[in-house]
Amino acid sequence: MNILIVDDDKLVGISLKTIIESEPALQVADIGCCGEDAVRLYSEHKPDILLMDIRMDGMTGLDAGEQILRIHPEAKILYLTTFADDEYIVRALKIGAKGYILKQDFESIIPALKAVHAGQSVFGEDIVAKIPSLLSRGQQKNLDDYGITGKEEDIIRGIADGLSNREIAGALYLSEGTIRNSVSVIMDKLGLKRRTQIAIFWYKNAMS
Amino acid sequence: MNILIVDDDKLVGISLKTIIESEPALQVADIGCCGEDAVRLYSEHKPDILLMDIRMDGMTGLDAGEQILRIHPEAKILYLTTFADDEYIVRALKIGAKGYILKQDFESIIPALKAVHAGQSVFGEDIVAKIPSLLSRGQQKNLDDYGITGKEEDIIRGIADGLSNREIAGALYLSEGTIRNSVSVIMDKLGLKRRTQIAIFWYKNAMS
DNA sequence: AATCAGATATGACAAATGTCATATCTTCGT
DNA sequence: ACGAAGATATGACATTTGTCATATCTGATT
Repeated sequence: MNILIVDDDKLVGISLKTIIESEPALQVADIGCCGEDAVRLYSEHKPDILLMDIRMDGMTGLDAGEQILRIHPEAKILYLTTFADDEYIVRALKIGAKGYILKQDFESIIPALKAVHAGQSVFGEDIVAKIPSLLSRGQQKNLDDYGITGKEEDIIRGIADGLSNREIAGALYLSEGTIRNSVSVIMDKLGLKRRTQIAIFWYKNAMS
Repeated sequence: MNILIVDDDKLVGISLKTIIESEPALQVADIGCCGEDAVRLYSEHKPDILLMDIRMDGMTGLDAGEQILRIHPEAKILYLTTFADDEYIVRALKIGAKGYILKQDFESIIPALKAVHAGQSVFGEDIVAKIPSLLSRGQQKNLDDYGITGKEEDIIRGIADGLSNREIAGALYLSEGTIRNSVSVIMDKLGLKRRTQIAIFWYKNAMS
């Protein structure tokens, strides 16, 4: 299995090479040290996996990754980072990275490479721990449990889209008064006092 | 490294054992076939990793996992499943599972086990692909970019908590009129028309 | 046919929200 | 000390939102 390493810090690059090549099945194709290197060397070597730092001067690992994945959508990119950073994680996931691990966890680099090669995605503990809190906005509750009807759910969606009663009425071909009444009923059923709380309820609990 | 296998289908359990024990470093401590088995056998063997099916008659793998993690928070649970299912993924992430892979990918089971043992979390491709869309309710935007002041952010939080202007005023020791004015300014800065949209903006974009 | 439940609508009202001009007061820089 | 800038407040007003009693219409039940 061929690995391409890209890291700002050449010493880190060499250390990684040593670690990786301690495993006979793995070879390091090349070592780059900036985003531009990553793009160029990836096309040149077509490695099985690109092991790349996120933070680099000039083109960041994410920008380089995005560019590489545009050209080679099958590329397997595993990001290395010195600390867990939410913003990066989300962007890394979005561009389609295969993983995100901390450099400190050097003993987990080889298993991570193998898992990625086998088609899995790998993430360090700290990183995964952050995802649920972003996802979970509370247990997914079912509006039906509160006796919310279909029409009422439409209205809730309207409120959660930030519409006024008049706008919701227009969208659903009902009168504004009907919406007003219905909003009262909805708040009653959900135990809320203000329309804003309906939107909040939606984003925290339902939102399907 | 000791593995505990739990799967509804005994044949699958035995096949997994065969695959796993083809690797000398790995041994299977035991094989269970239901959620109750999982809980009991986990306490009995304290395996390094619990490899468990999600769908099982009676207690599901998720319920069992939740219970095990309550008693043994350090437990490493790797879920096996026959298909990728959003609901399960989210719940699995929430309870703190270390991974979620498809049974079909049997050649990736061993690397996955090793990566989990090394402290990483492992997810099959299909699964990871779904996370960004769940996460990405818009890029995390910075309120400062809109010229929102600290006090204004407090008010935004109040609105996002569903408070009325009067309640926010009370909480911040300001007059209700001041809050009203401030809300106008906030909507102006964020390009919004209604307070509900402020709450929505908060939940979609900021919420730190 | 008589009745009932539902969805929709209206009007009257109360309360909350949003807009705007303007006023105080403090603080900061010169 | 002077004036500018910022934060807070007020009052007047328009609009939106929420509450409630009541009305109308439809379709289903008996």
